[in-house]
Amino acid sequence: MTETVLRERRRRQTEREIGDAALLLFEQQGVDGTTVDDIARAAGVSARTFFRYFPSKERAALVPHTELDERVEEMLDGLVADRPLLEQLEEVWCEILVALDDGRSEPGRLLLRVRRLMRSEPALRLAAIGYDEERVDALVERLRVLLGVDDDLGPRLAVTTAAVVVGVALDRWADARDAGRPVDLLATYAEARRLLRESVSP
Amino acid sequence: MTETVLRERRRRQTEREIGDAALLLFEQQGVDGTTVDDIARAAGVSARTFFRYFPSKERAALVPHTELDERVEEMLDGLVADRPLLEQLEEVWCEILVALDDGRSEPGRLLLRVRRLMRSEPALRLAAIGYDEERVDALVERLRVLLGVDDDLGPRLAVTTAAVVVGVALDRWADARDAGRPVDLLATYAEARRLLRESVSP
DNA sequence: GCCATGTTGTCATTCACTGCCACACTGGCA
DNA sequence: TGCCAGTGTGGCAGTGAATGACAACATGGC
Repeated sequence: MTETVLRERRRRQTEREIGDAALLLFEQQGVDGTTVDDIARAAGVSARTFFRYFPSKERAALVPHTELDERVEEMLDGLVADRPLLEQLEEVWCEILVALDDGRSEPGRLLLRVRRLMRSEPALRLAAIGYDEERVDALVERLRVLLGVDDDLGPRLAVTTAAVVVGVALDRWADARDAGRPVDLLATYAEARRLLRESVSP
Repeated sequence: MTETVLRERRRRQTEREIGDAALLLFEQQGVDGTTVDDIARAAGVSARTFFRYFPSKERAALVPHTELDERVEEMLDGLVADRPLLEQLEEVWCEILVALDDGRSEPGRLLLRVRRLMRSEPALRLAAIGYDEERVDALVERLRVLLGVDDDLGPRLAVTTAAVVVGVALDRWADARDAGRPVDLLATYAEARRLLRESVSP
């Protein structure tokens, strides 16, 4: 039993090493210019092992991205049925974004590198969207049960809308950094939420 | 000059034939169970030619989907700066959805088949999202210019939000059909818009 | 008939991804 | 101590997506 914990830790370690190697190589040579063999070699594993950790080379660089989603899922237990869903989801995201400390914390730095890369690498962006897409259904289902409704249209709209707003804010955050006029992540997210309200009920 | 028109027509014809073949084969054998060679053979062209028409096998089945986006882009000229963007985009989409006639018109039937397939084929869904993603930037830029603003945060939120709401409605439409209790597409879209308003300003 | 242009097929190549098998490690148990 | 599961890893072969290069072909204009 302590054994499985040890195994898990080892696995996480290897995952991190492969992920780091992938991110670095993508930054240096681009996604298309990097083969799975390159990544595997840099991480000290075989290509075969690489695919035991990640289903595609793009996914390897998305570890910082997937960790955000995992944190969202953990925090979902705190949600209640008698308050607007979107509002609560936004609070969850706020809390997560705060932990990034505008790119100064380690997770923040890593996420910034990934989002920056996503700007110029459509394959990476698509892989990220694909990952999110996979999670949405499970998320929506949980919220549907929480609300005790048959129809998941409401939860689905809340989840996807929340995701869109966060995504837009993160994009702008990375964009502004690259353009040399950095903006604050939380302020950008607040601005995006304000604009959403304004768009929907002008 | 009449020549280029002829060529264009021929090209469209081939595109349609490949697209039809792809859609049919995907329905019959699944996306993973269908190779590019299968599609090309069914359409009477070589695999090399296939890739001169579509960048991936998934894209071939998305012709009905891409035609919607093209129609959106055509109708963008009608937009004005002094009315809420999201509202105008929703009107554009309404007009397009009307033309589908709840799946009774030819484009409607085709789109229904694609959306149905997208439910069970993640690769297809991802390809569709990827296509949309490619168009968003150009769309956002046009709207930014139209509004005469520097910042594209507003237009981007409007475009992506509008897309999310349409996407959710189309999903539910195809879902309900498959489940044997069909719903009206326009009514579903209206319901989705209502729920968005409710979510955002409860 | 001839040329310019665009279209197509064939071939070769790279590379992502998967299944299969053998080998190594580790921790329990006689 | 030696056997024996369970698990992780690498090597290997195979499939199939995607691309570049080149030659053959069709077609409309001269």
